[in-house]
Amino acid sequence: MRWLGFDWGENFFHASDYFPQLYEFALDLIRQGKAYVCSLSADEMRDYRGTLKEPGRESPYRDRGVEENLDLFGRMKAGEFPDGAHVLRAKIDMASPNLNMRDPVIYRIRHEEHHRTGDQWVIYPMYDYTHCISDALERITHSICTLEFEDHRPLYDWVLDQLAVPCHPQQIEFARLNINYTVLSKRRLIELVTGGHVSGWDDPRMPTICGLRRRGCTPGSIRNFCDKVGVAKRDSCVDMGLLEYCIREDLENSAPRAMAVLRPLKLVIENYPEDQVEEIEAPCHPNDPALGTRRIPFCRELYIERDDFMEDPPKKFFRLGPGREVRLRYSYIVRCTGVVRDESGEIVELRCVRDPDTRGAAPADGRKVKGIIHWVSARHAVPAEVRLYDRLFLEEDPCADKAIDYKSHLNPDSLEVLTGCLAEPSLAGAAPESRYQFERLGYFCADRRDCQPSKLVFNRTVTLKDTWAKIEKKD
RNA sequence: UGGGGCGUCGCCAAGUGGUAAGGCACCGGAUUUUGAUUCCGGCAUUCCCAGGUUCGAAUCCUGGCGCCCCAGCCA
Repeated sequence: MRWLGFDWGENFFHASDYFPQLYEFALDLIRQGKAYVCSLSADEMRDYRGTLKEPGRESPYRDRGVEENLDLFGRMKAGEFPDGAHVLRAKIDMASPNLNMRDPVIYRIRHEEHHRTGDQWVIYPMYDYTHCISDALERITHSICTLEFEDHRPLYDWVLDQLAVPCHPQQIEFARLNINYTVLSKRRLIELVTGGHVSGWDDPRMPTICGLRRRGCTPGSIRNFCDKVGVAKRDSCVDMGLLEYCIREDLENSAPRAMAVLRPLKLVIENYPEDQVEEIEAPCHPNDPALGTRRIPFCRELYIERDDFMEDPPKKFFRLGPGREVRLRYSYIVRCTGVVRDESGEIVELRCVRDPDTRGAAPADGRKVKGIIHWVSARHAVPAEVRLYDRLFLEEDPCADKAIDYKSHLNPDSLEVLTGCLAEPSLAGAAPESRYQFERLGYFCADRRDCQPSKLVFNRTVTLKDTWAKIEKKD
């Protein structure tokens, strides 16, 4: 949460901070005759609770006297009873149409170690009882929660109305955030983790804060996303595209540019001297000089993206093809003069010639070269592993059909690991969590766990908007 | 009528009696050494439906319809 940009200062509290007061308030409820120890088993209690349409029945223990209740509750606290033997219940109304008001349990016995209070307690208060009192003790004015607690509000208010608390906060419920092509409930996320469907809570495909962080999202992009989504009371599902837009929006301005080739194809410039190397100074950002420049070595043998060459390109494709011209970003215009194939016929190398007068300049004869592609120097590039992430689920709403396990909609291709990638040498010392735009490809983040100087590992946070892919799909 | 909520563009979402904001997506077009960015322009005569009240209704009333939540000693 701090990483996200929030800080409570001295106001970071836990419900367990209030265990002593909560106990005292329970005693108070008992003395007022508004709480009693019930010794029904869980099954019996369910039976007594009634149904959605029929009222419940009162527990046979409902009329225990104050002294007996005090004694029993004290002994519950002292650890005299096993788990489940007794509970403390609020005495409200077993006929209430709101099931939460049918004498809800407020304390139960749990002989379990607590992560903050250790073995100090063997009875623990229930959420409905704890939350409202905690809010009041903290002088909360508005207690925001999700829609499923609307039915609990009468209980929230009831508890506070019975007790001498410093104030009565107002609970207001709002819809939870849903995003398509993923799941956000804790229960499902934990299932993905324990079931080994992802590598952990911070797997870059997880919609958790630590997952988004490792993926490369900035705190600002997440905050901006939340602002754009808004808060309302109706069940909704936000398009993942909006999150992606927010990430791009932030990174567009802040991420330095670099060139990296994910699927390398060798390109040899026949009319470029074997031993020559040019250091090209390139801006780290096209529109913001403040990000500075870096030097990129250029020589006779380069690698370009396999996708940037097509042997038989369609009319609208303006990258490289036999006889075609293309601009090497920040550098020369080259023309493809031939291809070299291996025994199986696969193209393993392109032969090109450069136009020597076009480095950083338009062709003197005024001809237009629309295609611009990225590249790295074969001699200077540094190897890298790049992890390509895609949506976690194939279905927009993986949980739509209750009869089908949402996990069966998991996208088998949500992670693609590319090991033979090549990056420009300025990336050699990339620090973990540093973010870049690999030009024409997308935004990438050095993995905070696995990226090391000796082994670069980048996560693709999000691709660039790809108009070409859209055109291609249409045709 | 068991109770509690919600229905405004493909997705979010303002609007709470004065004549439908905004964002994403989408579709044009301009600029561009990233098919990126940026920039201009388009995109709900209509607010779940049907009646009613009103000079005037997404907003008020009545009746429907649809969707979500609740029977943990979970949160």
